[in-house]
Amino acid sequence: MDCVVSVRVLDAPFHIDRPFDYDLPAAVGPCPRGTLVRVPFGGGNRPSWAVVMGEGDPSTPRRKAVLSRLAGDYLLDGEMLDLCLFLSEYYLCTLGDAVRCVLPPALLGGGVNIAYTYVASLAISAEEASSLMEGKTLRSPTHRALLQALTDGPCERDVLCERCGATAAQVKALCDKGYVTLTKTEKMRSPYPLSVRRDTSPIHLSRQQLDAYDRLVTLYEEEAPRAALLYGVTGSGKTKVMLRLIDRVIADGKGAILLVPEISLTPQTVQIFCARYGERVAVIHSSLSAGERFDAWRRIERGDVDLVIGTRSAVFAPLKNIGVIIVDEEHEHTYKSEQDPKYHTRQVCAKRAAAQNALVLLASATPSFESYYKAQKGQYELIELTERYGNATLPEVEIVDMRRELSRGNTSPISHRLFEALETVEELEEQAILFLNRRGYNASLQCKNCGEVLLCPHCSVALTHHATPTSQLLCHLCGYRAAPPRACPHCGSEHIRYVGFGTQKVETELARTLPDMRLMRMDADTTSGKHAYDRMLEGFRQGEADVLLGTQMVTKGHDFPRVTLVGVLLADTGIYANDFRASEHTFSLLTQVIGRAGRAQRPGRAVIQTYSPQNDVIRLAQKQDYRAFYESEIELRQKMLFPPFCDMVQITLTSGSEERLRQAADLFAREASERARRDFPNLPLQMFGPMEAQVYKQAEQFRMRLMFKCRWSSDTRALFRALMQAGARHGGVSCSIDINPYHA
DNA sequence: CCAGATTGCTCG
DNA sequence: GAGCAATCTGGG
Repeated sequence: MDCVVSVRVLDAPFHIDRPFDYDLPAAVGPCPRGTLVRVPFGGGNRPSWAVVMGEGDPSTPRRKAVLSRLAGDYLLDGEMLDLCLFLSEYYLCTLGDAVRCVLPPALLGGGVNIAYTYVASLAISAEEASSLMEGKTLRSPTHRALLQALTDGPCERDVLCERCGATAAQVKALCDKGYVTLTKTEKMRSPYPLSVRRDTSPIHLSRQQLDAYDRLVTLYEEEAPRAALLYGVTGSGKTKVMLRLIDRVIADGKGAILLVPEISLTPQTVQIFCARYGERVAVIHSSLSAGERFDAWRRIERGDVDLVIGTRSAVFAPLKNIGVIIVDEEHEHTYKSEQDPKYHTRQVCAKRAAAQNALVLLASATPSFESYYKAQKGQYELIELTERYGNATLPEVEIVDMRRELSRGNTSPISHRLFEALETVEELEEQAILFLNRRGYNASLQCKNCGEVLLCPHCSVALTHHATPTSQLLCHLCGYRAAPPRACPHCGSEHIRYVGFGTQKVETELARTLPDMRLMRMDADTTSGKHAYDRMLEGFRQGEADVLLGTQMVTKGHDFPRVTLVGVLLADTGIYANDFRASEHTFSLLTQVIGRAGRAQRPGRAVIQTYSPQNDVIRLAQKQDYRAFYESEIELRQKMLFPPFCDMVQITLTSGSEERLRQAADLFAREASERARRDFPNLPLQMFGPMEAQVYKQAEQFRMRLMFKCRWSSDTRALFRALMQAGARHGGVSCSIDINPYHA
């Protein structure tokens, strides 16, 4: 008996993302809510994926029929479908974007299938086999060899064929004759070799760590959606507390998800967990192949996994009985998705925890303001670790005024103070890390005569100079390259100079001043290979170099027992950025990098170079005083009305045509204020812009921004939903929305 | 007046 | 987002 189902089509654009009714032929089979189906959609009846939402309305005219159902037994369960509905409602994306985000691309994308291994074993006794081989029934020498090999026991088909010089068809022939059985099992592609030595030794906690653990267990045992913020200084043993907690959760027969900012930044952490939980771990991250990702997902789905470790997308792991979700380094920006749905991982964690009565544990040495504010208000349980491991003290931090260096005639990026400190490191045969903030990292070309900086012809950013492999100018946004010109294209002057200093220049400078120190430079240029990153860090740990020079990459997650000095070459960059979070970012960055110094028995030391030595953020980072920094900054946020005291909504309009873009931006602004006044007169809403985006032009596309301060309530969402639906009707201009963007 | 480009509209 | 029909544009 045919019936009617209501479905949502996954590749429907935003303005027609609504339910559609289809006939469900009995031949397709039962399709409960959450089933993934193929349906004809649009004028051309293009087959599209859709998800069944429930029963449809039989009185709908002009219905088409469902074509088929996703092969296999998979459907989006109630939790996942509700999560998708939440994502599309809250972040204003299509349901299709949300569904595609929670499923591995291979499931709907086709192309990647389940891989199988076939295992042959004898279907007859060894005696029968040997009589067969002696008799005349089996004349093919290959067949005999195969039977012979199998008398030793079952063997994987491909291995067997290899050994006997046979083909799969020949094994199949024996199978058809009834001499051999073939069993089919799913083959899992795993990028992490399970050969890691198992280490399940007991974890010893200090008094303070034990207290933290006990409080977390109490929360966990409530079996209610709870959240805690574990605020612990660098080196206070947050990982050990997590390990104990996960041990406990797994002992209860439940599962855990551990989220990390970026897998390649934390190979040590991943290894510790893999060693402890062996094949019951699944690791998920961006550089998995589609097949590997799919297999990890399948293992979790089938219940073969207790612990999922991964980057933000791992929060969607189809784990059934979650006890705890941990977000390590919760302040990191990688937890905010840049694509639709532009979700924040913390929020998805909260949703999943609510659905499964799990505990969310956020951990950081420099918590985000959003989280610390919630902890202060009592929404999160605040748990602190204030002691460093093995009684190590925080490093002694010195601020160097680079203006004075300049006035004394030192134009080098290394101050006298830092130079002396490096010499001490050299004498004591210790190691140092030099950190160059990202924005100050590039060298660009400027004409001395007219002051013109050389820009990319397709984007509104400066071209940056790279010395290797050949001297060339590169655009970091669109990849444009060009040879450095001899004369200024603007005024024709030949006096062109390089401004800003990059890692390459510092490298040259150091090689000249400290010729006996071995230098390792780490930045986007030197870590392009897949494992180049791990290899370099491991090499540095093994003592292959004395100084590690690099960008943000050097600040994260690693223990280097021999590092006693950290130098921040220029702390100012970023402080004056037009972004309300600039101070917060600078503080946590400085704190993280300073924390790299002196983690073992040797006392650490840090030198911060800056042109604004009186700056409060730098002063508080020097004291490593998160509390004081938080108190002063939160007051400012309240006064100026910024998150966590409001929500920010960012609208970005993009077009290849500047006129259309500006028209659309003005129209959007007008519509926004009109509709707000007419439909929601009591909604607190402030509009800023339209203004040009920070990078106005990128790859020949122009971008305008509108920013709103509001409370992201259901009313506000209704208003913006209407605006987005109207905005989509303007040809040649695309419109995207970001709720609480990271850079605002 | 025609062909090709552009725009608008709908999708069960 | 894709297909299709209506509409526009420019050249003869």
